[in-house]
Amino acid sequence: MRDDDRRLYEKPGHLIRRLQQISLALFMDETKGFDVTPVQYSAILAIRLHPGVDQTALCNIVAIDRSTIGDVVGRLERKKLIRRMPGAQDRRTKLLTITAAGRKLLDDIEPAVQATQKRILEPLTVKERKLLVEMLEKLVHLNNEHSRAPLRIGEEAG
Amino acid sequence: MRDDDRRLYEKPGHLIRRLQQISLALFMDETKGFDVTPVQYSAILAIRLHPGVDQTALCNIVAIDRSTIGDVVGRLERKKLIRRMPGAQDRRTKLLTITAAGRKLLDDIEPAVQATQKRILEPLTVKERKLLVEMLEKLVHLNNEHSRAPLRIGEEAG
DNA sequence: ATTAATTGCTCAGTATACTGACGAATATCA
DNA sequence: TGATATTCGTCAGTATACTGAGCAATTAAT
Repeated sequence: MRDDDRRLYEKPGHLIRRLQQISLALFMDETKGFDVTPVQYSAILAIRLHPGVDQTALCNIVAIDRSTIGDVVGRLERKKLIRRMPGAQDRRTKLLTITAAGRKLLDDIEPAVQATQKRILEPLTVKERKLLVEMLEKLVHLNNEHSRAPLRIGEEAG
Repeated sequence: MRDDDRRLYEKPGHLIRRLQQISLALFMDETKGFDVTPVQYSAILAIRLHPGVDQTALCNIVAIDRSTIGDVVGRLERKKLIRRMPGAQDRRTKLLTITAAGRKLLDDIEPAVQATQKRILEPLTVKERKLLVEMLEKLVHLNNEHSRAPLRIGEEAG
C-alpha cells in the first residue's frame, strides 16, 4: 500500500462509509429472497412495536429523514406489509400498522438479520465487539443532533 | 426509551447507518461553501496522488462502485477540478488528472476535513479514538471482499 | 375569532450506491 | 488469424438521503 493513500484510508469518515457499504452488502446477501432493505426492515419493525404511529413519529424512532420515509413506507405498503390510514384526530397524519404478511416476514427474516449482525462483527474478538458497539452507541447518541434525522426518544405516538 | 426499541438501537447495522448519516452531515457542515461531497473529496485526493489513473483503478483505490464513479468524476470535471482524457494505450480507458483549481481546492479544504474527522470522534476519549479507528480498519479490511467495490491495493495505474 | 406560527406530509432537485446489461476495445486461445 | 473471453466505461432501474419549497391542517397568540 502506498503511504500517501493512508491519508485517505485511516480517515474515520472514509472507514465509516466503507463499513456502511459492507454492512449493507452483508444484509442484502443474508436476506436474499425477502426483497427488503435494512431501512425497510427497521421501519417495519418499529411499526410493529408502535402500532398506529404516524410517519413523523416513525422518523424519530428509526432516524430516517421525513422526506425519505414517504418513499419507504410507500414501498412497504405496495408490498402489503403495512397499512396506511389517515388519522382521525389529526387529518394531516397517516397512521401506520403492520399486516399479517408483515408480521410473518419479520418472523421469517429474523434469523438472517441476526446472522448479518454476527457477520459484520466476525473479524473482531468478543471483547472488541462489545467495545465497538458501546463506542458506536456513544458516538451516535452524542452526535445525534448533527444529523437531519435525529433520534427523538419518547416523543412517538401510540 | 422503550425496551423493545433497544432491539433496533443496539444492532451494529443500525448504528453504522446512523454514524454514516452523522459523518456526512458533519462533513457537509464543516466544508460548507466548497460544494464538495466526501466521495468527491476522496476521488479528487486519490487522483492527485495517482495522476493519470483510469476510472476502474480509481474505483479500487477509493472503493467506489464502477457504475458510480462515472457520475462522480463527471461532476468533478464539470467543476473543472479534474481533467478526463481518453487513454492512448488502451482506448477504452479515461485517464484522470487534477487541475490547478482542483489542487487549490484540496489545499483550501484540508483544515475543514481535519476538523470533520475530529468532530466525529469528539465524544470519545483519546484512547477510545485510537481503538475505534483500529477496529474500523480491521472490520473494513477483513470484510473487504463483501462489498461490490472492494479495495484493491497495488493494482492501480500510474 | 381571526391572524400568525407551527406541524405533517409531499415534491423537485441532487448525490451516492447497487444490480444487471450493453457496446467497444483489448486480451487470450485454439 | 479468427473465435472467444475479458475488461472499461456507460446506462437503465431501484433505493436511500439531504435541501428547500410548498400545501393543508392544527395550534398559539392577540
